[in-house]
Amino acid sequence: MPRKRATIREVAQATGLSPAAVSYALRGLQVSEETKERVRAAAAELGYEADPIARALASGRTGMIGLLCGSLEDLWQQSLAVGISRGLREKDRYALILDAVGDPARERALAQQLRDQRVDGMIVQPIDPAAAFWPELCESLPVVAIGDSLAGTAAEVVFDNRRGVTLALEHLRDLGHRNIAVLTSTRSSTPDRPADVYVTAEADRLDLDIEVATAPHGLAGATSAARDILSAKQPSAVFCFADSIAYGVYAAAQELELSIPGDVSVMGYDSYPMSSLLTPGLTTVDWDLDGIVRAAVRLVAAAADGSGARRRRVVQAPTLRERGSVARVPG
Amino acid sequence: MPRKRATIREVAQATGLSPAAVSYALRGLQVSEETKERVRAAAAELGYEADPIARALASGRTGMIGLLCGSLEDLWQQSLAVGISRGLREKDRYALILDAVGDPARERALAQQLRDQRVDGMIVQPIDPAAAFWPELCESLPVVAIGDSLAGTAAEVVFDNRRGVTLALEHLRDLGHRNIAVLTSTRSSTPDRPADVYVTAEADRLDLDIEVATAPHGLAGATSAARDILSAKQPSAVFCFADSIAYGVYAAAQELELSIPGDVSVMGYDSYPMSSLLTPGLTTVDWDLDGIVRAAVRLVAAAADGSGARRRRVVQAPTLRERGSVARVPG
DNA sequence: CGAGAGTCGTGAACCGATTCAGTGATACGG
DNA sequence: CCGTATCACTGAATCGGTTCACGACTCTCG
Repeated sequence: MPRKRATIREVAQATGLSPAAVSYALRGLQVSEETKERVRAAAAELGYEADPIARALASGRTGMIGLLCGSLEDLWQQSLAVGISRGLREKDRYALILDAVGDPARERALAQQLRDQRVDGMIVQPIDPAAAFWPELCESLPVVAIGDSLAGTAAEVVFDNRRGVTLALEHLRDLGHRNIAVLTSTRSSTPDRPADVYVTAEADRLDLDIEVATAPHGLAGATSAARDILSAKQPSAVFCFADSIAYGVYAAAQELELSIPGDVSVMGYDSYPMSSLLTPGLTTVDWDLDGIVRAAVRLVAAAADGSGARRRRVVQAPTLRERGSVARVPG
Repeated sequence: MPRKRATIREVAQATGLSPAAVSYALRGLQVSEETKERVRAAAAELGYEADPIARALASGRTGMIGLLCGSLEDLWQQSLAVGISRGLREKDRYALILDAVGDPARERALAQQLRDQRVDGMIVQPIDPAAAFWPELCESLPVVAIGDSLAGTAAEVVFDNRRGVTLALEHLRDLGHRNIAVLTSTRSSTPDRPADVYVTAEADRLDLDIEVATAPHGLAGATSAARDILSAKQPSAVFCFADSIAYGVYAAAQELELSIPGDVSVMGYDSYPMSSLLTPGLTTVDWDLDGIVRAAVRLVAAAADGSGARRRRVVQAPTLRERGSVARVPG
């Protein structure tokens, strides 16, 4: 028999107090120390635990934070989701994870649904940061955006991509690379990552000779783009604007019997969990996942608790993760 | 201004009906077609949507399913979680994903918390399927176990590992391999996967010459174990009891300048999402992730809705996913 | 024609907390 | 010694639905 849970009234009965007093006592408000203690004892005795549903209805807060991901196909986003979920759990909150599977319309619908579910706040990796519904949504509950700035008034955790590009290119230059191929993904048209702009500007500054190409989506696409580049231009290094593209370069190199990093160096971007598993490990520009998680959790929790400024912006700095796919140019 | 949501009473007012009638109408119960239509119209007009919290309090069901994962470090479990989350969403339910990070004590605590959160049911990948709290938990709400049978009365989705091993070994034999090294993980002591037993039995039946070794946890461990085996015994194939172990074999092969599958064939187990990205792609024993997701979702939804037998068992059959790391023995 | 069955709807209790206004009682300042 | 804070606590309303018991009304059938 699923033994019924104790209610607050039973605890009140047991202590001879009113339900209101019990409610206050358990949350440490306006009651004498002695009474608090008595209530705690009785609650423990009866195994009483406030029903989150009833509490939510009465107080208006659910303790849940919505996590709206752009696409959980992406292993990086998966890691992030897992991390955030844990981080929230440590703050005694639950994450409600939703996946827009890359569809802006779905993103909109899910955002609505999260609001309807009465989450106390949400963390978003927006697909379409410029969408018209964001401002209104941000108005009605605390929102933290990761990666891109939202149209509305949201707190945000953004990446210093400018610095990331600099890091990668300087590293290549320092090792003697002058002739570098750059592979961007077709999808990198997000406003905050105008890859081409940063890259060409930085290349100019560093006096590098670069060639930018776009890789179609997916491994096959990346591989064929890489094949073209490697056989045609023979760059001494390839800078891939996503680790997933670098995987294609690995495949192409294998086909062409080029050794990494002997014949060609490969630099990735956005450390994917599997990049360390390749041979050789992929040297890449890494973001402090843990730091992002902490920042996002902190921002959303603060906003949901009503404390803290609702408008905040945290910029994440990249680090270079050297692993072995980039070597000094011979000679 | 966060415009207040419409309540059921307002809809009642607008239609001249009682709140009760509206409630029934919107759920398609005991009311005339005509009234239903009228209510629907009014609801749409006012943008009314029943508040899930209030509904949960009154009806006792939250629409949420708890998903308790053993460890979300594991990419396979991540994929599963993502899939289940989506599957539930399609059934108009939300997944509350929790991660026990490999700790049985935490698993216990989180299971409790999920129950307290009033989920309508839960899906579990148990770390400790024999733990004492399961029976009671299964008694108090519908539970679906994935991978291992629970101590309590739960529905379950289990894997036919016997068949998986057979598939792998027969494939190797068919391609002429006789001399096979088997690498199991230290952690494979789960009751439902007594790897060694199946493997040796099958090897006997197929008249294969196998050598079983254990790989320490992590890539480094797998790599060194693989190095030992490859250099010492020179097997024509290595059967790894987890794709992650196979990654170690790839690394070791590279070091030893052995080509896969030219010099040695590699067979994995449990298709990991990244295994198709390696070069060559890892041939492995694959479980129909989508099928598992569907089965789990179906079972838990049925149980939570009260329909369907609460006790059910679905056995998943493996398939061989040929990709390129296994070739015919030369000669 | 009247009893029994079936349809539509209503009123009110209820789910289990939170929260606000208010009530005694004690303490304090003048 | 009175007026006023302050403290500890209570009663009742409230959140926004669901559900039970029952009433009114229309059919149907013997």
